[in-house]
Amino acid sequence: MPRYNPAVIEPKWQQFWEENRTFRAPELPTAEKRYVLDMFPYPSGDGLHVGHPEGYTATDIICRFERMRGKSVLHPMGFDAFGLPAEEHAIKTNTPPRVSTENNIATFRRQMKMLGFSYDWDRELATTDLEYFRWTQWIFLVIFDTWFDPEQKRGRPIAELPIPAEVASRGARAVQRYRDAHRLAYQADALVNWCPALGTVLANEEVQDGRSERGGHPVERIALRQWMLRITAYADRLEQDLEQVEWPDGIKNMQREWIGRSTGAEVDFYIGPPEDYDAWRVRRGDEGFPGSAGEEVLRIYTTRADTLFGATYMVIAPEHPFVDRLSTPEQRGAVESYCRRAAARSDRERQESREKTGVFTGSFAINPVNHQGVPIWIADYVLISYGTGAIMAVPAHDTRDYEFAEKFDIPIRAVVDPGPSADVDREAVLAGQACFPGEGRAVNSADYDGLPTGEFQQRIARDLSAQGVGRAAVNYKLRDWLFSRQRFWGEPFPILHELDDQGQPTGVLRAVDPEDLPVDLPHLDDYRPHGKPEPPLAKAPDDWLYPLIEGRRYRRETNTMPQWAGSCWYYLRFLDPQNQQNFVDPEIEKAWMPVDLYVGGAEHAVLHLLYARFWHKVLYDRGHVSHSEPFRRLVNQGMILGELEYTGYRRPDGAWVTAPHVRRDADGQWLDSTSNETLEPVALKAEDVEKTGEHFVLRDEPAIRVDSRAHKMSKSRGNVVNPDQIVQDYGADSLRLYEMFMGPLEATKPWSMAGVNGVRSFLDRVWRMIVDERAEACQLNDHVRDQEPDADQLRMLHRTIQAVTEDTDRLQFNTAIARMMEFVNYFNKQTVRPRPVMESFVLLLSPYAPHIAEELWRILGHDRTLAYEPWPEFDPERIKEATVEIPVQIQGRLRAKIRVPAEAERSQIEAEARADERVSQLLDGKQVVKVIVVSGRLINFVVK
RNA sequence: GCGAGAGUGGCGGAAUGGGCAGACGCGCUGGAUUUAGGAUCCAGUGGGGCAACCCGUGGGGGUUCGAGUCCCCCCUCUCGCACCA
Repeated sequence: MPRYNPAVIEPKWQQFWEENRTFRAPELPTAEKRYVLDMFPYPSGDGLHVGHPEGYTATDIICRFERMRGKSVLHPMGFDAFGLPAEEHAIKTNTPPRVSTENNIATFRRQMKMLGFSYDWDRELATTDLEYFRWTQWIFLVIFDTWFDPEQKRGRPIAELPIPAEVASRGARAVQRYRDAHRLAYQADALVNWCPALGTVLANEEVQDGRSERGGHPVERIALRQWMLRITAYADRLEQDLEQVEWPDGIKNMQREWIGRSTGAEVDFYIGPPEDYDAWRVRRGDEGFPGSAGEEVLRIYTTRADTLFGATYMVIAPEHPFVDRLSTPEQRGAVESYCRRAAARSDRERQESREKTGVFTGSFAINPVNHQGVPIWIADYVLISYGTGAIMAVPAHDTRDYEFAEKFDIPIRAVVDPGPSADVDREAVLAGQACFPGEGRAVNSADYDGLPTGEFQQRIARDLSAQGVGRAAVNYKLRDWLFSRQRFWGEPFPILHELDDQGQPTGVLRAVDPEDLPVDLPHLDDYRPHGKPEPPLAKAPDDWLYPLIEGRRYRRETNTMPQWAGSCWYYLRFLDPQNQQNFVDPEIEKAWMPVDLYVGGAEHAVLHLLYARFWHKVLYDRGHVSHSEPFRRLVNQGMILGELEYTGYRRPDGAWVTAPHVRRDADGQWLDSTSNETLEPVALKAEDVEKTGEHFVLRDEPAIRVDSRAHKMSKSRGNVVNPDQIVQDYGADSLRLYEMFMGPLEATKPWSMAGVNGVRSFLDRVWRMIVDERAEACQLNDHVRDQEPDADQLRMLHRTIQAVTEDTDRLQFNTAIARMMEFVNYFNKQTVRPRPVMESFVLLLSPYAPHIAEELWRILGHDRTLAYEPWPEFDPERIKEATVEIPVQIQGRLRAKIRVPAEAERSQIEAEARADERVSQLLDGKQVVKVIVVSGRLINFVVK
């Protein structure tokens, strides 16, 4: 079988690597270390998608490349195996999720091994392994045991939390409650995203447009007691430390925006009895601005304290605690019905109608800068969860307030002069007939008139602070992380709730002793959620649910952790996966961390990457890890789309509708935008369409434009490519090579079966370049000789080594492959192919197509794996050419080409160029004004 | 609406400290070989023109001896965010 047959050689080498533990990483690095990590997959029932091997191949190439360059490489793989789909499957089939999960993992593992990735499989883990989530629970207890010290800006043991004397005097219970309120893991009654269809609450990040990210089910907001992680305490550090990491700017920006730090001021508007206002001002002047707002003020947050003089009304969120107090008897009915409606309105509905709604409370507050009364409204465009849940509204300079004021006929008072500018109607703004949210100079603002926005803000912050009615403040869009789920298939919380003699919770929490970890999941007879926000673990047998410790009865926490928990620290466990004493050995951690290259999809830009960084910082503060950031360099692989498709649209009567007249309604139906008829999309063949100008049209009906685009792979569209099929038809090396050859790693790119076939024929040519495919046994091609290469051949080799080395180093795999193709095109024409040149080439190819490379290496006479052979070096001297061809331009237009010595002087190049027949003809009769020579690159004559 | 990224042959893409646009691959055309081929090899392949030459990197302007690359305006697509005061 002398023809290239991946079906035989690929399994053979996979077995070789496995049996010889070829890619086992040492416990501690033995040379310069490289920790190269893939985002581990969720093992879905569908098996590997062609999107997975894209990132995996990229990291595998880097690992194989770096091993050959003498580095100590750590390259592990595992499975993020808790999660909703397995549980949904369990509910449907009433089988334990562990069973289907393990089946799925087996499929994923088989598929990954089939692709020849050089993982150290001895380090494999799954987040669902008892020995793994034991330490997930342990880390939760670390978080539970930590409070954030705002002075030192770091997490510290709860035992070090200063207890105010007043609290201590109220006894042990009070102290405990005080501590519980300061832990990084705490329980709170929160308005949460409850998803009835999934039977669980979801984190803010898991909700998009009012629907669950998974499944697209509606989400409601309800109040529930939940576990929260105080990620907001780390908001500043999470934002600032982004500067330390080498991540794509887009991802860093997304994290920054998600954290959403804003600076501004908190200001108190007086709402007490008007006759006491003056006394209140005096008192505030003496005592200063209190940490928590009292009953007599409405505290607001603003980033535009410079517009205080333009506040013509105030708004509180419908959930604001003052709603009741501020509603006057005449308004009460209207307020109550408004708040009821607002509560019933789902986020989804709020998204759909951005129409401003609201109701007047009947009450007024007093503006501290001008002592004027300001009406207080209730409106759902103000969110209870941001700032103080109350705002001062400045319609002249805030578009939302402007819309509201227009609708409810509230005065609009301009206080910022935009100045002369082409794109602002200054007169309209100053007349209160247009909204200007930008910066300018103050007007109608008493003593502050004329100040530019920035200066005004500084001055007024100082003044408000001096009067005790305001202070500078920082706010974040980031909310604390809702950390509990009403699901079975997740890590149980290692927390016990103390019960009294009647079996009622006392409110006292007890952490499970670390020696008693892990808390395993109990056996359940069925996994079905019951549509109530109560976790299935509540159905666990009593001996699990009600442990007795030191004579006291407890009830276990029955919520489970969200899927993200396990992925927050897996990169640490990979370093020391068997450790029984510790989640990771400190010496090992210090030696391998941080991750040098982390590759995965951009969909984890905020979720996983923010959560993992947060956990890592807590572990860092508590002295368990040595770096403050886990992932030094991050690269996002782009999405792989299905094959390019041409789509035409047809009316029910069969007539075509041109693409620009086709639109899609909210339900995804295709409609004719002129007649509103429903249209049927029709897949067209390439030969039925042609390109005219910018667009594709029907060949038979050129007036009809058709869509030409690649779509996301999806089961419903039927354009999913299965890696198993590709490996069977073309081989794993072809799949790897194709995925890398498609285009830049980070780009979104469409799949093409013809392209796979193309790289397969490249590998066929590689094979024939070295192997005699007509011989019966595996033997070298006659052209491969033990002979010295000539200068041309050496130049080709060294140019290829240089290009492949540099491109690989820069993750530009597509161009590296192109250079190897050029090499093969060249040597397949050579009747003498010196063996050392062929050997160097095989080494260059090996990170990309390791199976065929190992096989060729063996045929070339080596009996060891090439995985640790030194990477070929290039010699710049061998690349130099004696003469170079350079273009001759006249007026910047190419007119001729000349061949000159590589080191030629300007004058010589000019002389050669003028001597060229064609050039001399063209220059004849013209005056040469200037001659530009870029040595070794070109010459350009400027003529008159 | 805001933010980010991207628009180059029939298709995927090369080339940006300004310097021969279209490397490499697919597809297509012609030829060779073959009983046959979705195999292999050779040649060609941006558009127009017989040719010299002209036109070409989403559109329009500009800087420059020279622009895919730099500057200004506009269009389209993709992704993210979306009442965060």
